[in-house]
Formats: sequence, C-alpha cells, structure tokens
Amino acid sequence: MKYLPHKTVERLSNYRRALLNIPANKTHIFSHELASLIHITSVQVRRDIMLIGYSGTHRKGYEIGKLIDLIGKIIDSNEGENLAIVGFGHLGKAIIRYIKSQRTNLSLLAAFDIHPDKVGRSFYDVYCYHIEKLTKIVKEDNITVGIITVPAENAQQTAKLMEESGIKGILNYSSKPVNVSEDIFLEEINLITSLEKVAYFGKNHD
Amino acid sequence: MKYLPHKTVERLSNYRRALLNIPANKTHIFSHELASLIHITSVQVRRDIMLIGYSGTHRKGYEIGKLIDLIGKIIDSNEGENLAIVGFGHLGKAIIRYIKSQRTNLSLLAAFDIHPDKVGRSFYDVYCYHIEKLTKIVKEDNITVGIITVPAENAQQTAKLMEESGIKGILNYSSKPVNVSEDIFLEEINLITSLEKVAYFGKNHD
DNA sequence: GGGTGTGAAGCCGTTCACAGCA
DNA sequence: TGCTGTGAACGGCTTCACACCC
Repeated sequence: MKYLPHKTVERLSNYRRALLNIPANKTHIFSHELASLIHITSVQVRRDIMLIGYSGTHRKGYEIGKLIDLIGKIIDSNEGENLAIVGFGHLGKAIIRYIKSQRTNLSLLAAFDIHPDKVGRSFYDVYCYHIEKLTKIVKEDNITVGIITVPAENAQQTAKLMEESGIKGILNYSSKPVNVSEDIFLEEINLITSLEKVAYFGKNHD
Repeated sequence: MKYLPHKTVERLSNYRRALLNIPANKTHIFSHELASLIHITSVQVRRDIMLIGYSGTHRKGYEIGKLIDLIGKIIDSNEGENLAIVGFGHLGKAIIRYIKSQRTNLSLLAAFDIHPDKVGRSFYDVYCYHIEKLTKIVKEDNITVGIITVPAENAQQTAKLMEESGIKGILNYSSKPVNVSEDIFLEEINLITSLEKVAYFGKNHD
C-alpha cells in the first residue's frame, strides 16, 4: 500500500484512541461524532476513512470495532511493532507509563540507560538494561522503533547506536537534533517548541 | 503584527535554540548553516527570516545575536510569558527540567498537584502548590500559559480550572482531548501519536 | 432528512528559479 | 562567485458543494 499522508496517519492514531474509549455497548459512530471527540470536522474524518478504504453504513455510521482493527492493521502492521527506549529518567518513565496505560499494538520491550543506579530497575514491567546491551537486544527481539530521551549531549551517539543496530524509525525527544542515515525515519520532538508556539498563539488569540 | 504561520513559529523556536548553542566567537551565520542544524532547506530559513522582517548582510549571513533577540521578541512578547504546570509526576518533572535547562524567555513560575505527597515539594526551583491555589496564583503572577500533565480522567476539569483562571493558552499532554472556550489557544499533544507515526513511516521507509 | 462519499476548488506551506548585491 | 530576497509554480491538505442512499 502507498503511504498515507502524514496528517492522516496522525489522525488515525487519534481516532483509534478515541474509539477505544467508547463504551462497548455503542457499536457504531457517525463521522461528526468522531470528529467532535478530537476537535476536527466531519468531512476530514470521512476523507481519512475513505483513504484507508473503509465504508460506513448509511444511517448508522461506521462500525467501531471494524474501524479500530483496520487502523491497527495500517499503522502498526498486522503484528505490531516492537519498541525500545533509551533514557530511563523522568521523560523516559513518563513515556513508558503513557504507552503501557493505553491500548496500542506497539510493544515496548526494553529500556536502556548508562547510569548504574538505573540499570537493573523496572518500571511498569519494562526492564532497564545497560546501554551496551542495546544492539544485541534490538536484533534478538526485532525492535524497529527507538525512542531517545537522553540528555542533549548523548543524543547523537544514541542515535548512531540505534542506527547501527538496525532500527528503522527514531523518535528523538532529547533537546538536540540528531543526524542519521536517510534510510531511517526520524521524528524530532522538542517540548519547548510546542510551548513557545502556545505562548505565541495564546497572545491576542481571536 | 499579523500572526505568523504555525509552521514558521515552530521553526523560529528551533532556530533560536540552535542559535543559542553556537559559541559566542561566531557572530554570523549563513542560511544554509542554520538550515543544516535543524534538517531543513536554506530557502525555508530565508523565507522565515523574511517573514519576521529581518535582513542579513551579504557575504556574512545573519547576525546571530540580533536574530536571537528578534525571535525572542516575536514568540515570547518583549517581556516573556509566565507559565504554570499542573501535574507533578514524571511527565511534569520532565517538562520542568526541559524548560529550566534551556534558555528561553518563558518563566515557569509554579507547579500544581492534588496529591499530598507532591504538594510542598520543589523540583528545579519550581514549587508544587495544591491545585486549589491555582486561580489565585495565576491571577497574582499573570500566568498566561498552562501545561496539563495530569491523568486522563482529570484533564477536563484541569482545563476548565485554567480557563476560569484566565489562562490564554493551554498545552494538553494528558492522553485525553479537552474542550475549552474558543478564546483559548489549545494545543493537544499525545506522545502515542508521534510514536505510531514513526512506527508507520519507519516500515518500508524508502 | 440526515447521513456517507467524493470531484473540484481553495488554501497554505514549500520549492524553484532567478534577480540583485557585495 | 556566493550569498540573500522573493515572485511564481507546485504540491499537499482541507473545505466546499453536491450526488447518492436509507
């Protein structure tokens, strides 16, 4: 299948999370209902659903269970993807809890850190290994996505290590951008950027 | 001044962070240099700088200090903005450390939580008050931006409280979208969304 | 009437291509 | 020559407008 637009993929993720929170006794949902759950328009919902090749039934809307399954197949492959996180500090733990407390097909299999007081501990059943074990575990467990939450000064070497281990996608939460091969999908996220954006648009917001 | 495009504002934030990391003995920077620091094109840098009405000098590029100051004036107002964070857990602390360890004109003045074992503690000089003090402190300290890092089930009431306190912009990191008045600039961020996006685009990435 | 599905139009942001300048 | 500044073209995403269906 051809790649879907970036924005559509993001919304599909949001749709699924919203759908998973709907009580089981409700089986169908209208595009405008789903839209209002995540603050967008119903046309946009219908477009996205059209793009993934699903059809709703007239008068009843979309079948919630089917939609959840289909989105899962698209964004996590059929079998899900395996993740690893490097950096077992506050941000790392926040992300671990975030992942572990929401249903998703993604499996967070391991955490890594370099500090002796973190290595060997667990958080939400995720065990923290020494960083030198990364390559071995990534290969053995078929981990395809890596999350970086280490301090800025260690970000580049962490990314390099992930790249050498064969990871396919990297999410960098450290405060410094990293360079990796073109073959890897890289997403840079900086918490300050969103904050400054809100500060800017909050001023004199119409 | 007219609002700048969303994407430009995000990049301005990134430019400034990159510029602040440049050694003081380097006074000028070319558009292609700045571009490569954050993985974008030089044309885009020049466009953005054009939009904020700054001009570089030929053959020498842009004056780093001036550019930093100008970006600061635009995204944080002249005097900066004051922030508060609600939720003193791992994510809250991660954000506090993030803000406190990077130069920005934003001042994080207070944290809030409802749990007795968190109230009264400090982290990076940010004191955690009981949530019931929020309205009073927001008004007294002229806090304009609020960050939500509470569990999903408390997100909506937190947003409502912020709205009633007169906050202008809200950044919601809880895993559930909130509803607020149209007058408030709201940014919803879900860590799972970025992760699923990387999982999707990491697969078969060209 | 109240929903879905979708071609076409519109909008926004990026990139091209090149003028202008030191 | 090597950079900045920018009109114009392009491309991707969103919205309009409406056909269709129960």
